[in-house]
Amino acid sequence: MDRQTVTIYDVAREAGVSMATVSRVVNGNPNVKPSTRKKVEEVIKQLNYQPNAVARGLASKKTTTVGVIIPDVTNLYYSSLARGIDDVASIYKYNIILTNTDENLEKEILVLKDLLTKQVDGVIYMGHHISDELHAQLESVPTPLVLAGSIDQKGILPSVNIDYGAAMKDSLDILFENGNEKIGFVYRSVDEEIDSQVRYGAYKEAHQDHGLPVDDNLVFTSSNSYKDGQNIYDQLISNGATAAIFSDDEAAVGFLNAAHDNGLQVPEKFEIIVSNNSKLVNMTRPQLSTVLQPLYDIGAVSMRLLTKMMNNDEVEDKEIVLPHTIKKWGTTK
Amino acid sequence: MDRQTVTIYDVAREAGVSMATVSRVVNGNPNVKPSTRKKVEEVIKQLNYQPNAVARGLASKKTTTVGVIIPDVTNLYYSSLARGIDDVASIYKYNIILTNTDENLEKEILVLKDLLTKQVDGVIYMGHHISDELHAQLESVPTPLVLAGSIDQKGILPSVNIDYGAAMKDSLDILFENGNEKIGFVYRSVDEEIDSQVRYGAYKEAHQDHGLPVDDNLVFTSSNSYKDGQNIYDQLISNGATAAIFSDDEAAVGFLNAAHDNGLQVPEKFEIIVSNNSKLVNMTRPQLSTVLQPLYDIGAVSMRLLTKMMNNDEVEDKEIVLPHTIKKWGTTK
DNA sequence: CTGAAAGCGCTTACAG
DNA sequence: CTGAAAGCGCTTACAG
Repeated sequence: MDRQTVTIYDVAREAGVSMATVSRVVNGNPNVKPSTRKKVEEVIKQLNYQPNAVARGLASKKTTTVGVIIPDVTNLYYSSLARGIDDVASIYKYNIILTNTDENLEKEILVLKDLLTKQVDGVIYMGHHISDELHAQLESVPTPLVLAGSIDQKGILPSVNIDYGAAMKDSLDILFENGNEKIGFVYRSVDEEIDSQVRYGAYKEAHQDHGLPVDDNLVFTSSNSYKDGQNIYDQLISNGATAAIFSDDEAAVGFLNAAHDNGLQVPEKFEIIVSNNSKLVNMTRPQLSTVLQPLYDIGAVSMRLLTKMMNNDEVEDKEIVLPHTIKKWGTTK
Repeated sequence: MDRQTVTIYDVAREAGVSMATVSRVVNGNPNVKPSTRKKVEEVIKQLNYQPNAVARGLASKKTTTVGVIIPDVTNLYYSSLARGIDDVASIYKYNIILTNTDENLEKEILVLKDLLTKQVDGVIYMGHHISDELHAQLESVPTPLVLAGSIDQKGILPSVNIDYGAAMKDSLDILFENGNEKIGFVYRSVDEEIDSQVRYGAYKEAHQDHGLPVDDNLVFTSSNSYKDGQNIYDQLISNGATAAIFSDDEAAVGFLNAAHDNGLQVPEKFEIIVSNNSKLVNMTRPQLSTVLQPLYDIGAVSMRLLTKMMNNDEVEDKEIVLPHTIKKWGTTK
């Protein structure tokens, strides 16, 4: 049960040098005579010495660990980001402490405190509702912090996203071009700024630009599950929609299946574009036309940004916008 | 940038007690006079003192952090386990360091070493191929370790699973009862012991029990993606199968959609049962009949087991088998 | 290029 | 119930 049998002290003694010297070779400090470096390295190998990261953390004030706050790992959108984050973290020798919050404010605040207590070198936050209280907490974090796939309406916190508004307009352009005039917009929650502010804002603007009225009977504000997608089917259809944009893939799948059950042909009689390309979009029949969000990259770039900040490197732009495209699969004409 | 302004020393001075006493109240040690406890607590609040977990870790040799090795967070099966793990960890005040390995042996070994270096109090391993080399590494881990949703053929390592063999037999029983005699078995990889040993073994046994021959033309050994599921469609059908059991949900969805594209009616002409109930099973039309695996619970129970082991509690059974059922959705008669 | 010493912020016997 | 002191295993100036 002795977790840490051999310490730096053992290596020093065995190699006939001081702990400082051992520390230097372990940390790749160049100021070590090649022959003594060699000797120390041999002893390290021989004793199978593994530096204790906790002791290093205490002494150096760097833990090479970053905290990652995620609503739910089980959500494909977020787990795709998380994968990008972990892969880049791994490249830069960081580990990730991942914690699920379900976007519950109390939990988020608790987790944040907890992570700081553990002396993480940085934190990545994911979540689509940043209340003023949460924003204040996020701002007061003493370590570098970046938002991944999450926007800061106040434009203060570093973040990595796509241009959700532009993506909305691109999607609408396709649907308008195909002759649709009554286009639904089905989003997750009024609490999610990306939906209720950015996308909905772009939705309205695009309608104005095309000289079309905005019909709020076609806008659904709390559909974030398969079941919700099924449930809104009747209303969307009876209100005359001939197309719809979904923020949530699962809701879109629910709607699509409801359409199938009701014998409504997609895309012939109804077109659909979803906003988050998760794996799901390719698993339906027809496959869902989608905004191609570089989810993995958003996570990866977020972590890369964070490493720069942790390293005190100059960072020109702290509000990174990655490119998107629209992929017309089978639910658009 | 001062991450740790106020220390236990500041609190001690301010409260007019020793560091030891502050430590006692922070750790809930009962041997503190109520009045001095109160005083210390006031100062803690006033100074907003947050104990440094790294220093605690070094001094106490407990980091309240566990390592979680996962093939891919993006995989619904594993992320469901991970969610259960994190929730229970959170209850017991542990954090989770999550690392993706893609089941790559080198990465797994590296990660394991890395986690131990960080002095995790325990580790949870997920992965479906435990080679002898990996097994040796896993066994030599000095902290408690449990396998979640992963089996140890050698029966040495603590683990939490369902009885995959029994689930296979239950699934086959349904298909046999419905009159099928040529039933395919589509699994992920020969490297995955759950598939190639346990499920395939049960598959053969069940056939023998029913006096039916095993036709290896109906067994596919490397289908773990949507595309794979589509690709095997022709062979499975031309070899006369009238039903199939899939280990991988995505592959099953691929097959199902291929069937749809080819006008083959499911379940009328072809029945399907999948082995892992991820969210996906409810998102297809028809919905996939499935073995109901308590994925969240497997993760949760694994973490609970681990807490007991880390706490040196008596653990009666270290090979936990959780119950499963079969849910007949729409792909069985 | 190398070592002695202090210090990181706690916990843990030990003594009283 | 409380404190003094040692120690956890490193890193970091500092001095040479």
